[in-house]
Amino acid sequence: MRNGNDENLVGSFPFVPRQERAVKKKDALLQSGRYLFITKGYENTTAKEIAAHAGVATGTFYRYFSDKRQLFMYLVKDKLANLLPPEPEWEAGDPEQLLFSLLENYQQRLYEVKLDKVVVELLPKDPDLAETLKEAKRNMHNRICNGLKRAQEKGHVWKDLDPSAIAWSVLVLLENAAKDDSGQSIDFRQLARLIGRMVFPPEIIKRLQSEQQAKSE
Amino acid sequence: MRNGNDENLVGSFPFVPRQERAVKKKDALLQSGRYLFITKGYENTTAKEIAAHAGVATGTFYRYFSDKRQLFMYLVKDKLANLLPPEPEWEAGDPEQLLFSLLENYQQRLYEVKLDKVVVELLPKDPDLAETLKEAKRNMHNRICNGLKRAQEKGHVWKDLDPSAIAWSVLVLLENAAKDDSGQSIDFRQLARLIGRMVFPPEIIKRLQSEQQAKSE
Amino acid sequence: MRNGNDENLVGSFPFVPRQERAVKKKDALLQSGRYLFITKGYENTTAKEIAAHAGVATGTFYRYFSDKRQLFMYLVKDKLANLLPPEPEWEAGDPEQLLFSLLENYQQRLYEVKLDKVVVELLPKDPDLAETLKEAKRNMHNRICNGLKRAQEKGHVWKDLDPSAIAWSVLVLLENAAKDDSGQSIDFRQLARLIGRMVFPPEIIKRLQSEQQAKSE
Amino acid sequence: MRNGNDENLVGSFPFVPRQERAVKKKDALLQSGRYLFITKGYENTTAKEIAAHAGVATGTFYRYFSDKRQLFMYLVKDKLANLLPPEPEWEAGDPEQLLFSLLENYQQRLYEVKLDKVVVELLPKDPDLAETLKEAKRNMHNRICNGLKRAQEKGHVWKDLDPSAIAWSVLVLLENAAKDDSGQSIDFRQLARLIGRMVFPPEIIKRLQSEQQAKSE
DNA sequence: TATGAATGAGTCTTCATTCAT
DNA sequence: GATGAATGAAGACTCATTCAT
Repeated sequence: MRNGNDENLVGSFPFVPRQERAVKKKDALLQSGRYLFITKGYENTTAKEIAAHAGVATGTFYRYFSDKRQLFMYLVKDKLANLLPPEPEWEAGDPEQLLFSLLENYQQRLYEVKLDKVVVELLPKDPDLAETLKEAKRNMHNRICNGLKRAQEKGHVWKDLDPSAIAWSVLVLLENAAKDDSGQSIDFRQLARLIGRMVFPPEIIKRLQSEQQAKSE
Repeated sequence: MRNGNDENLVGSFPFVPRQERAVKKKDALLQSGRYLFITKGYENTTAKEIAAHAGVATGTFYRYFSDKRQLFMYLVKDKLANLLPPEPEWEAGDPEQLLFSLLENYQQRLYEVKLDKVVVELLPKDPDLAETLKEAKRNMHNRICNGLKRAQEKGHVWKDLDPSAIAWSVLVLLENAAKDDSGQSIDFRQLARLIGRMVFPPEIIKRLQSEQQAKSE
Repeated sequence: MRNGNDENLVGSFPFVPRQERAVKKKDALLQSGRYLFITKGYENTTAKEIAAHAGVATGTFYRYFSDKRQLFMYLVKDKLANLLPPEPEWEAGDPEQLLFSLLENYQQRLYEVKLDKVVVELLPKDPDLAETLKEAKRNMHNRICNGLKRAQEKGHVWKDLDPSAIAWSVLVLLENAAKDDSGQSIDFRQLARLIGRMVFPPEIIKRLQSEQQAKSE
Repeated sequence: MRNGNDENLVGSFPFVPRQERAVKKKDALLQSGRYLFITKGYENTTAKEIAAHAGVATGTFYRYFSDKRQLFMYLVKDKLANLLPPEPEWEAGDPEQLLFSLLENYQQRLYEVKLDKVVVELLPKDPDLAETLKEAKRNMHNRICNGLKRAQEKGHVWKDLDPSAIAWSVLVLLENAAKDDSGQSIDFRQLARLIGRMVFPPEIIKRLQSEQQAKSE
């Protein structure tokens, strides 16, 4: 639509449509906010700084965002998928192998987001953010849980363990593994194996591994 | 003079040192700080508020603490032992039973502390606190790790799992279980069983359980 | 746009830059600071007061000055030349006449500055300011000293007096004369004569005076 | 009196009479105040510090002095005589010699007092102190002035100089010489000679000097 | 008298937000 | 829409002075 109208203008200014510039500014602000939040923490970053870093005036910040918090929410919601651990596919092959690549993959995604620490800074103060995240985690949990239930029905998962409890544990381990906050970095290969023991009885693991072997040959 | 009088008093209270009132005030401030930090978050609580809540003047706050952070550090260091998950005893009986009571116990302790959220709020901004906690976690990790190594040498723990990785996982699960931030509360009995699978091969669990049975008969 | 309009205006004011208002505000703050420092003393004047007196908000003060001290330094450095006594020209005519007009002139300058008392209040606490002033006085002393040396070489100044000591005395007298802190105002004409005796032997004074007389006829 | 009574007391406590202890405390406070004012400046010294340095409680400070200012006033009034330059005796011998020893003597006294800088810090803020000092200086000025008048009547002082102006100059030079704030220390011998030229015609100086010579032989 | 803990008014400073241009 | 100067509420912290013991 916009384009349609614009094309009719002869001799119009070198064209950068208004909205487009606006989008660019908003983006610049988001990027700057993200960078500064990650670098200096949420509270230590002022709206003025974000504006300056984005190359716009302080007042412009408030044209695009009602306040600092809103900008941050944009960031979080944008990256929410990346902040959450993905759902493992349990029976598509060697579970240890699958979990390992999933862990690596997730760490990479978290590395790209880097907002997790900032999120944690805000969580206790921002019930809204807390709710958003809780909701997302609930979804994630349900998906993992359902996958586990299906596997359990086929007798592939420990019979006496509650899929919900397993799902919770898997989520927690994935999250924390990727955050790597302890200093001593976690061996993902080991962790994958460990999660395997938690989910599958030994004989199932062996079977899935040999099936995988067969497939790949 | 005072001593002279006091000596005449039979059954008088143990001499109330001048400091006692001071200690009470310091305690009141700590309690108020704790309450407000938990209720409103760290940043949202001012020194003035803490003082008011403790029923003293602003200046009094600064007689006892150099600033808000110091008060908080007092709280944390005081409760540090309670903030950290305890070391499980792996082979003193049925591991599922042991882990279960450990989890319950730990949750109780965390419940009494309640500072975990506030700690998390400060962690990204306070390298000092971060270091203190990291240190404490390292200790905890080592202790668990050593226990696991001993058990592994006796062939009681999965041979192909790294004790360090197991210890890390156990710590993470304990921590998160007690925090119960997901909304859907975790079934500790299930979690205990789950950790058991992570640590011991099935036959060991059975053996430990039957030994326990024998003992208790 | 603005430029376009402005170009059409004949005899319009030189372009009023955005900064101009800012400069005015800074000036207003400086003036208010000056007034309040002089009136109430440095320590008794708060940044808030200065801002209020200048008709701006407290925060505005801190936009222009990092703190009270910086504002004061601006004032001092601005007026430093006026705070210091000028160099007398010894032999351009009747020395008593020359010194007299120099004294009057200097008093006028000090009267315009009025910061001397405030400077004195800060001197013991501000090594920086002390150094700045000492430096300036050293320069002044050297200049007077050199003038005296030249005159001494021509035999116009007491042979047995050290030019440095004379210069120091002259400086001290000039400074204090202008400050007029004693209540009983100093007769500049007398003081000029007095300094003359300090510098020149009687016969030189007479000679310079008669030369001056000759010139002016 | 006090002693008389006390001697009658048999078995009295090792005697330190109340008032005497009080006097000691007051003295200790004065000494500490003096030390701290000189060391750290007036504003930078708190009542609490003075009390602590004197080894008494904060409250005790306020028993003896209504506030910091009063303590300072005690100090100043106590040392006022030392703070002011003494009156020169003009005709008791070689004036240059007399002035020289007077200068040395005065510097020694100022050195013992050391309060001059602190006085200056307070002067602009304390009209009372300012008045006290002005008064003292007026007295001093008058005494010097009278001495000069007598000498002038005998024809020993420049006829065309106002004794008041001379007295003022002498005072100023004496004061500033002793303060020695310039860094380059003043040669007192030179200064004495210089003041001599200011007061006496050359032939009088010669005469006074030769009389002195005669006397001392 | 002596104590020193307690007070709270007052200062400095920051920063989210508004608004005239 | 864009600017960035201006605002002023609010927080951290100090210290002269009081007062219960």
